Amino acid sequence: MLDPDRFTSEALCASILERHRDTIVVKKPAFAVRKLTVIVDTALELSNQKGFQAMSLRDLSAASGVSMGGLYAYFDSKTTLLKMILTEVTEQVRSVLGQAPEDVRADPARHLDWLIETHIHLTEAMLPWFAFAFMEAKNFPAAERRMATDSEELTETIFADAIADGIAQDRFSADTSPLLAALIKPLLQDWYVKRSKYRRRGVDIDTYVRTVQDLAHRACLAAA
Amino acid sequence: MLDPDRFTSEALCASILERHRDTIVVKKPAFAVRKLTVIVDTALELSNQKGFQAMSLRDLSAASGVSMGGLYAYFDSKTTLLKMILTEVTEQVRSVLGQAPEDVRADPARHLDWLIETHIHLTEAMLPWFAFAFMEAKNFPAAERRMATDSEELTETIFADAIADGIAQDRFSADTSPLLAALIKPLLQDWYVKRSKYRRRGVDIDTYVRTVQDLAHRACLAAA
DNA sequence: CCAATTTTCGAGCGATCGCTCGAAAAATAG
DNA sequence: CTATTTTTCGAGCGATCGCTCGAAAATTGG
Repeated sequence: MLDPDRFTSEALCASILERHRDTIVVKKPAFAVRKLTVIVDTALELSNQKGFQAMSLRDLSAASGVSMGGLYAYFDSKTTLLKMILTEVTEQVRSVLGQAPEDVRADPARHLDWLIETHIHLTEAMLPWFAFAFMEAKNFPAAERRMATDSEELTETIFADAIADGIAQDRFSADTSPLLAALIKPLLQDWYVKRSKYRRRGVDIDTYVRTVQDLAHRACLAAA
Repeated sequence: MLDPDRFTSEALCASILERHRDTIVVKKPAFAVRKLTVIVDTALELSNQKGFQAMSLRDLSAASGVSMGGLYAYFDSKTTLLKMILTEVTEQVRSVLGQAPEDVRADPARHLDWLIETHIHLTEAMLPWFAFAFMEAKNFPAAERRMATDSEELTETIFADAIADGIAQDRFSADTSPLLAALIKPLLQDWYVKRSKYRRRGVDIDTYVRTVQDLAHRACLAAA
């Protein structure tokens, strides 16, 4: 379904390193990727425990084994670290959800199913990243917050287009609620926001995917 | 539908005052309610702008017109202020959602509709409170955090019971997804979490209520 | 092997945080 | 009006925050 190697911490941090090559002062990629991975992994772990603001850089330094000065070889401010992680998440969403195969895209019902399944599996593969982005998006400075809401609207637009396509092809009911695309979003988010609840109840990912797909399909049927 | 007078800041703060009478040092209720209302209203406004942690007590003091020392006549720590607001929200949810009229409760479909409609209207009446609770629940101390998750599970249980009742009465399909109650929750939350988005798009509350009700009903139908 | 470069380090700086407390101001009682 | 209680005040305390910077350690090139 999704290539696991593409979503390891190392792979994602390599992408971050490339994007922020100008602000990261460590020259050698071998050093940089390894250490950045430790920093980001630790930052995600601590932030998901008690929040990004409550995580001091001394906490991060102690837990990651990287000195205070060492941290600042990879970002010039705590906000930049926040931006690095958020940008990586939004870029992965944009990249992955836009890659629907041609034959899937041709069938609106399959396309909708594919979007739901892919989105949930993506958030599963990058669980700490998405949990972080969701929890901390509200506390972003204005500039970063706009980036986050734009990303959310893009995702919703992808779903809305697929639904509109189905209506145009007479595969979905013409009076399908225009709110449907907006309402699918929180259903997808619940999988990673309340991950521990679903784990505790023994709900597996395939069951969750099929349930959301079923809900979406029923919403596209003609009114009873 | 819901009595507006019951959810004014004054009424809610009077409830808070009663619950925390032992930690609030101001004796006269007339003084206390008026000033507590100013403090809480301001705290909600500032917190919903930039987060509870980012709101310093000096910010709160300046914006509310209450001095630093004056604030501590109403709470003994910043965490207590957090707890006051969150407790009030969860208590209102518990109180309101349990008050379904007998005739409504007798009909599973009507009961489900009533729960959805009432929950959304409650969050609308207490919008800043719910937005705050949603954003800041993660900052709960461990003991009160359990109370918050218990409250969430109680809400879900109320929905699950109504659905189970409908299945038992053969009004809902026997193979209705057991995840339905869990999935209705994020749909209700989206109304106040993304309130500005729906306001911008001109989605009114009645349309939103009917859309969620329709989604829920379709999910309870027999499989296609 | 040494010299040059790169990476790592952590004590210390100024700012701001939650919070306190003795005094001033206001309200109340006699 | 005076005496007493109640409420309000804000400068100041210790702690902790994000962040810096000169030196030590590690790596690399010749």
